[in-house]
Amino acid sequence: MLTEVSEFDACDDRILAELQRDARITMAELGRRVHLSQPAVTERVRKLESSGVIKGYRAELDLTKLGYGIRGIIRVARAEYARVVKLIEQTPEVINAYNVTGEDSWVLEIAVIDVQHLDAVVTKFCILTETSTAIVLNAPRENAPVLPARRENIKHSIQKVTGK
Amino acid sequence: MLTEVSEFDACDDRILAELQRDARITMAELGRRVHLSQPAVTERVRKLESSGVIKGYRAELDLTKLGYGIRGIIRVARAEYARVVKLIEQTPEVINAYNVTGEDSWVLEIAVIDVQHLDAVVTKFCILTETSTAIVLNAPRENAPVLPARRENIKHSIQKVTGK
DNA sequence: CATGAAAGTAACTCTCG
DNA sequence: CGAGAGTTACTTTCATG
Repeated sequence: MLTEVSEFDACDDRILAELQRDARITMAELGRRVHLSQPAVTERVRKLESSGVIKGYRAELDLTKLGYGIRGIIRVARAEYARVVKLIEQTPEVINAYNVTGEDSWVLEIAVIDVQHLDAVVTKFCILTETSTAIVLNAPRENAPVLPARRENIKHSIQKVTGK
Repeated sequence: MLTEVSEFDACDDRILAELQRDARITMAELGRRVHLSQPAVTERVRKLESSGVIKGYRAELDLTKLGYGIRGIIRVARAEYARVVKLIEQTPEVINAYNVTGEDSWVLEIAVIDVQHLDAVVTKFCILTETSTAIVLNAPRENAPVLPARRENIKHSIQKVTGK
């Protein structure tokens, strides 16, 4: 079985939207919202789970209220891959770690208590290679819900002029 | 009432850990795991929700299986704040948007179908100001679970040498 | 559709100021 | 003794075959 890229109907879309909005909704309530019987919606959710489209359900916490006063983004220059991965594994302050193309081959999102704590985390990576740290001032969008990708949904508001 | 930064006991820690691992667990099962009765955990969870520590519960989806073949990070240079925010609002491909300190005043995480789609999204922001785009090759850590911050938990594995 | 499990509600207990 | 947190018992709602 390959990647199974498509075939989500409008009903799946609504199920996925609702579960991204509130993962603790009951199947009965979900059924009401998408106009399906409870067993029908349960079966659809089960398939979305077992196909891996739904990876899981997670409580989303408020980092500030947990005592993390600062969120930061650290860009880390190329370094020995395994060493970076190992350092990330040893650093629970790293919430997201992306290995990316370009000069800064890593982008890390971190949550720390204060500047002193930020310093300690940044220093761990500085020792490996060059880093560049930015502090998050605010986040107008966070973990935005997504729908199945469909080319026809892409707004071609931009008309690219392919030169000459 | 101020931010209520602390006072989470070991029981809250476990509740938060379990709900980050599986938000659809039943209160009865959660109670078993933390050795409390079902009404007792339900009440604790209710308090964590109403205090805002738990912001919500979300299904986590597999972007690749939804048809988003590429994830990217766009750094956007300073531009008129309101215009950037507006453009973000009009761009559903932006999953996370951070306004940060430093020269690149925005860091955007996006999910797109393919290179053509990436081009379309990047172009929207290029028109405003300078941008720099990287493609995510892999992510060794994603939305890592967190615990309430406690200074005593910070591993001072790094002994900073304060110069001279 | 029936059966068992879970959620919600209420009355009671225990402990700690 | 009063406030807060937990438990048990009971009813309603939900999940599953």
